[in-house]
Amino acid sequence: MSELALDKHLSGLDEILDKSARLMAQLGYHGTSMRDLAQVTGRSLSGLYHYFNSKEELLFLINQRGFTSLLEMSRHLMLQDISPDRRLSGLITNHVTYFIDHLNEMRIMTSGSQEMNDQRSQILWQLKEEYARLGQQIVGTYMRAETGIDYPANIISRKSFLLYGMMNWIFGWYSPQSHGDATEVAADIFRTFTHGCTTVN
Amino acid sequence: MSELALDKHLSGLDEILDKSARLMAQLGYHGTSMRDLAQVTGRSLSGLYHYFNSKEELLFLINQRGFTSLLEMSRHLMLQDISPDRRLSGLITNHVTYFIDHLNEMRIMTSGSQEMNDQRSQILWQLKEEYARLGQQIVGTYMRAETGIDYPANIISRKSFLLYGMMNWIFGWYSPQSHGDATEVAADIFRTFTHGCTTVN
DNA sequence: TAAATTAACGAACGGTCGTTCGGTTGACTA
DNA sequence: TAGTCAACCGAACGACCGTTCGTTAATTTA
Repeated sequence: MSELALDKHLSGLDEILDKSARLMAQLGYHGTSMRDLAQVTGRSLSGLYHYFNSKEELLFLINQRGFTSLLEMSRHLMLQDISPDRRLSGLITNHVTYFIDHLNEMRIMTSGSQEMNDQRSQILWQLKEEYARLGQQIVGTYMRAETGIDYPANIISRKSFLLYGMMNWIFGWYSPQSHGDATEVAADIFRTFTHGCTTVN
Repeated sequence: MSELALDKHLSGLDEILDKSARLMAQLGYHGTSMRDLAQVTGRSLSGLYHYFNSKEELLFLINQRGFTSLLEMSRHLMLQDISPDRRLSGLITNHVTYFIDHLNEMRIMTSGSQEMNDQRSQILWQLKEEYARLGQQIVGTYMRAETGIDYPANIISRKSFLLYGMMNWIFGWYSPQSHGDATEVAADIFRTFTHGCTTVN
């Protein structure tokens, strides 16, 4: 009866999105059939269509839920009155922690939105765009604070993508046994991004 | 009649692998049908099966060809008698240049090998493993040369994955107009990885 | 208690999937 | 000149795809 639990005792749409994301992360969107999803969610094939109108909409909902969560964390971070380097550190910690806690959804979210109709992919594009914009703002402010230089937008943009690359590649290699928890990974990414790989500890 | 040309005048299997990779990079493996591949390669559906025995084998061949090329570049790099930082710089330049010149194949290669049978995925796993091993060796040697410290394997491993993350995320954002050519991107990744984001020029 | 809404189901639809089969070219070889 | 073989094709196979339909319990609302 608890509202939050460590083990997922979700119900309804949230449970379906979670279990669908887990399977789609393994098999891919096209590789996962509605019959597969019916099985892992413990429902009938036709029963799934009570929660969404099409398989494509299910994919959209998974993406929308994830990007909205990420964006809210960044918006909250921008409201805090902290130094540029603590803001950058917060961005990285937020992103990496969310990433490791939601590896399945993130694998889907980072694989593009080619399969969606124009309206839906535009909504996702706006979410991603604002999330990226906030990230570039944080990176640019940090670089300006460290060096006193106002770098052109394309330089800041490229640096930001390198940072997102380090973070988004996590699903390709991360294992908690050998690489530590989210906090440790986030700290390593922060150190590497700000001062290079030889600043280990 | 030239053996190498800027425009692709390939024939046979190489041409099929190239055009298939291009389409699969857009639509995904499961999202691309054999009929789609027949159309873009200018062949009949059944005619494709002259070159491979199954759609899965086609995916394997695309992956094998790419990873073998990457691995050969790294092996060649290890034979050269150069300093650790020039070796690291060479690794990054090789990888980034190959990545940008083969964006389609790389998109497929970085999306895993879940759809392949055990034997094939094991062959690819060995190729990836050796490529990653050489990368970690180069990174570890560089860090040791810079700091005089022998870092534990899991630290080096994690740092290497951050580097590969910066490089492999390229397909998510790269556009030659605003981000420069492969050489410029490689130089930025090298600077960022070795000395941090504030070392821009 | 009656009505309305939610959540679920089995069965079936037309279409597309990967693959196979039997055959036909045309260039090279013995 | 007969034989071989790589290259290629149209047609069809059974399986699976996403989706829809009509229906039925269970729960909530009036």
